[in-house]
Order: sequence, then C-alpha cells, then structure tokens
Amino acid sequence: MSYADIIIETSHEKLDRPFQYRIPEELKDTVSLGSLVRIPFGRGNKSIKGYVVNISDTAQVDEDRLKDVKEVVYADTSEKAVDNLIRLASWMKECYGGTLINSLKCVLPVKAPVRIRKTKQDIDTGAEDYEKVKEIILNPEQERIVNAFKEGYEAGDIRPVLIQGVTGSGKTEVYMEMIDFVIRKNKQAIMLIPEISLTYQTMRRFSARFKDRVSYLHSGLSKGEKYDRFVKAQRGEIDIIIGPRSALFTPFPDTGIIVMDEEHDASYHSGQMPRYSTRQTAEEYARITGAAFVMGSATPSLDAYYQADIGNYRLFELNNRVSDAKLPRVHIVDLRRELENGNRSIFSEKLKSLIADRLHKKEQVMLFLNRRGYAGFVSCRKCGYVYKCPHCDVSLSHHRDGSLVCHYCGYTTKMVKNCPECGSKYIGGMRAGTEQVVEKLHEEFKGVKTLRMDMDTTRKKGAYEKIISAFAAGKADILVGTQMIVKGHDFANVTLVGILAADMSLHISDYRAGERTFELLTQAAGRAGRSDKEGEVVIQTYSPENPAITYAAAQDYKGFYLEELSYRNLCGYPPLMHIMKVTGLSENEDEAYGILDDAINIAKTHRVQVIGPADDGLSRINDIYRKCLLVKTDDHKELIRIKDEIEEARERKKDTSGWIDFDFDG
DNA sequence: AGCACGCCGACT
DNA sequence: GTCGGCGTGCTC
Repeated sequence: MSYADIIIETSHEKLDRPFQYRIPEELKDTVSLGSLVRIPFGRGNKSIKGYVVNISDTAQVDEDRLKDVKEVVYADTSEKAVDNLIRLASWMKECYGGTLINSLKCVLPVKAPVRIRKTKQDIDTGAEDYEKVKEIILNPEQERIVNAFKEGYEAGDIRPVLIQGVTGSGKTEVYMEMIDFVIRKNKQAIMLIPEISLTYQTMRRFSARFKDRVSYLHSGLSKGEKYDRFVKAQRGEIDIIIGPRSALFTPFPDTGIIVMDEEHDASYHSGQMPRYSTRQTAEEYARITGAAFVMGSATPSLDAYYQADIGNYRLFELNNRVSDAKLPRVHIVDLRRELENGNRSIFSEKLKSLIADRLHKKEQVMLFLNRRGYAGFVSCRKCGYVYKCPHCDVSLSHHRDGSLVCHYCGYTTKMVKNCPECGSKYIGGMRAGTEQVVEKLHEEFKGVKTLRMDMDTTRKKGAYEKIISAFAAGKADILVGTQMIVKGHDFANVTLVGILAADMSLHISDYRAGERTFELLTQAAGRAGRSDKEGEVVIQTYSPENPAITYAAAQDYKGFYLEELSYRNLCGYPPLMHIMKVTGLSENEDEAYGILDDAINIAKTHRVQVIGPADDGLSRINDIYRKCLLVKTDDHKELIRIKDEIEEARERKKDTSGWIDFDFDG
C-alpha cells in the first residue's frame, strides 16, 4: 500500500503541514509528486484540493484514521523537476516565512489542461523573423570569461558566477555562449530578466541564435499559454526559457544553467508572499538541481559583489565596450553654483548648450528625472545641506503637518525656515515632474519634439513599447522620463543624457539610497553613445562631492563598492549586518504600533539590536497605518529564529496583517 | 478556517 | 426535560 503526504489548500497556518492519505489501487499510477488531488478533509469530509509533496509505503498514523485520495485533478509528467521545486518551496518557507502552501503555489507549475490557442500576444518564433545571425566572435575579454566558466563547470566548481561588465560590454553574448555550452550537454537553461518589457528584445536575440528551442514565460500569459510552455519544458521540446523572476520555476527535467541578467534590479525582489529574493532563491535552486548560476550587471548589488569579495562567488570583469564604443564623457554640474549665477531654471547652462548642440546635429537626447521613492526630503538649494536623522543617517521626510520624521526610528523634529548650515532661505522640498520638464523644454527650444515616459504616460497597455519605438524611429528629439527610460534600451542616435536632479534618490530615507543612486546614474550614463558616436552625460546635483555621484561619473564600480561598504560597516547595514523588517498594518494608529509589541518583546529576548517602531516609508496608504520595526544582527540564522517566533505569536493572536522582510529594499 | 462535540440557560 | 448559546479542540 502506498501513502501520500499532502499539503492542503487553506490559508490557515495551523493546517500548513502534511496530512497523510491512502492512495487507492486504481489511482496508483496517476498520483505522483506535485499532483494536485482532491481529498476529503475534516469531520465533515469536506472535499478540498491539495498538493502531493511526498509518497511513501509506510503509514505515519493509525491506519484507521487514514482516508483515501478521492481523485487526481492533475498529475505532473516530470517528477524530477517537481521534486526539486517542492524542495525549493520548503526552503523558501523556511527562509522568508509564510505558509508552505503559499510557497508551493508560487513555485509549482500551472496545472490547467485547457485548450491551447495561439494569441496575438505570442511572440512569433516561426523561422522568418529571425534577426540575421551575425557570426559571433567574442572579444578576448568575453572569451576568457566563457572559457573560465566552461573549465569551472567541467571541474565541478559549483560557486555562482558574477560578471561585472560595464554597460554595452556584451554580456548577452557571454550568456548565450555559456547557455550553448550547457544545453549541448542535454540540459536546459533559465534566462532571467528583470522586467516583462524586456522580453521582446531578449527573445529576438536568443531566437536568432537558438531558433525555436527558446520560449518565454511571464505573468501576462494566460493559464493555457503557461501550461503549454510548461508541458513543452517538461517534454524537452525547448531548451531555454526567458522571463522575469517567475520563470525561475520552469519545470525543466534537468536545469543546467540559471542566468540572471541585471542582477542589481529591484524588481527581482518579490513584493508578495513569499517575499523572496530572486538571487538567493536562484542560488538555492541551482544548488538543488546542480545547475550553474550566472549573474551579470554593470552595477552588481552590494550584497552580490560582497559575496564575490569574500570568495563565495567567482568574479569576472568586462571592462571594455564591444566594437570600440567609448564610455561617455561625464560632466558634473553643481546646481548651487547655478543658483549663485542667477540661473534658477531646471536646466544648467552646460546642459542647455549641449542640448542645443545635439538638436543642431540631429542627434537625440534623453533627460532623466529620478523620482523613485521620492518621499519629500528637505534640502538647501544654496549649500546642498540635507536634513538627516542623527541616529540612522537616512534623510528625514517632510510631513504635511510640517514635521520632519525618520522612517526608520521615528525621530521627529520641526521644519525650519532657514538652512541650519548656511542660513539661506532657499530650503525646502524638491518638486518637479516630467510634465514641467517638457513644458520648460518647449519654452527654451522652440519647435523641439519631445516624448514623455513616466507612470502617467505608460499606464495603458502597449504604451511603453509605443513610446520606445517612436523614439527609436527618431520621431522625437528628446525623451523625458523617470527611471523606466534607463532599463536596457539601446538607442544608437542618443549621444547626450541629462540627469536633472541626481539628488532625488540620494536622499530617500533608505540605507540603499546611495547604492540605488549610483546604479541609476551609471545605467543612465550608459545609455549615451552606444554606437560609433561618442556620448556625453550631464549630471546635475546639489551634492557634487557625494561618492554615489563622483564614482558614477567616473564609472568606477569598485571604488564605489569599497566606499559604500565602509559606510555600511560603520552604520551597521547589510551586507555586513542583516536586517529584518517587521511590518504591522491597522486602520487604527495605536493598534498598528500594538501589533508590533509582541515582535519587540520577542526580539528583545535575543541578542539583537531593535530599532523603532516607526512609520513605514509609505504609511497611511488607503487610510491604513503602516508601522515597522527593524531587527539587526550579523547572525542571519538568529533572525530566522526570531521570525519563526513572531509568526507563531501572530498565529496565536490570529493576526494576519503585516509581513516580514529580510535585508529589504526600498 | 470549518465543523462537531460539549456543557450551561430559558423555552415549546 | 430539550433547544441552542458559542467555547474548545481537531482535522491524515
């Protein structure tokens, strides 16, 4: 007789454990690991669904307490892939909290044997639209990395690989070469990209080389389309899958390599339960499957580079752009001087003259207004002074009631009329939107053609692609946008990039502000001069001496890393310390704080640092108060133990609001 | 979470 | 006596 351990579909944590059922003789051949089955549950024998997570031939409880599996809703064809994915789900539950059933749902393939129809969304991979296959000749730098990878792979070096390559250095060719090597061994490849919007261009490059052995997967596909691809993956009809973080869970029979492009990208963090880090999860999945794990970025996250620094990852560098394209020339403009010289506009004299020059030469310009996580910090336009928390060294946020508040520890002070540093009256928040920028451009340059790309203009489906292709086709001289214009798009005719207010992300109340700013500036600068024409970049800032700005201008990743690491060390932030962020939600402010009381008491019984509670960055959305608590220690395992205790306490109190993040982002 | 069992008060 | 209140505890 065989038995199945089943995780049932319920939101209740108390039931989030395996229940054993008898597999009746007639279902013996259809029930397999990962199968979705229907079972009677509870006194009422209510019929519910559950996932089979283990099959054994011994009963764990009295035989007379066991019930039979009623029916199989769907059985998987590839047990091996599913077995690995179930292990991954357990690891995720352990690491990030929440329920096992939640992690299983996140990880296990869609099981919906519905009719497959080809839709318009389908990117055609039929033979005709392939880009011309240029003969791929790697430059010596690329070749060295590929060879070292192959040697490591053959020698069984299981360490993840981090490629730090400047923008335009040809990382994709390196990935393709590595993938080619692995799939020739009859294994499959997962190619992760940060965003759905990058699917099309990545697909084009990959299908030019790998033809119909490549497919893609993302949340925009219907259940049927996803199912179709899972079946293809399981049957071995495709070798490579391309997609955002969810593509990591493609049920290949023998995953041989996982590539994570643009490793630093914030969208690799899941904002929903389970709140997982794609880098950590891919690393674990690579361990489980025995696959190679390769990350690449011009600006690796500090955490990833640190792993390379201490020898956990193998590090490779690509320091040159392909086909002799030069790195752009970068000008830093001190906006305080502009004010002194009587220029109160949002464009510095330098930027104005360079824009005029490009308009004359019929070359294109990108203007970048960094408004990410803009939380209303206060600074002096004369001397650049920024109000910061004396305890946490993050910028204070300006609240409607006029107070200045720290979003980490809750420190509060009054807003002032004059700059405490230089006494000027030019102190206040920074407020300029892309709309005003466009308006001012038309005032300044008569007849200029502009395109605007931000949250407003890209809300509609397909609007993003429309703007990108219009700009690529030369239908505008200047593209004005928020950080979304920075991501991976190559415009051959762009020779000038202007960053209007580099300080905006520098002073968000987040310990990662410097890292994010460096990243954005470096990536934005990388958009200039991607082909034969040399590019120029203008960075406008009130803090020209800030390392995030100076190192980005110099395109010096290593320099920034060392500087930022010593800052993190000094202030006790990741990657040297680990932070757990406990979030509490309530319609009532006192209650929101109250929810965190248990967490505080639990944390205080451990040898950790407890900070807060404080208003969370985005408190009071939809009239719900959001409060957070930070728990800091260098011992990650200790944080996991505290997390388990907090979850236990929350369960006892039937408190389902709130969540827990580790080394959180934003 | 559901659902049954159980041990007390006011009702045809 | 017994109908029903929801407190307690279990679910393979």
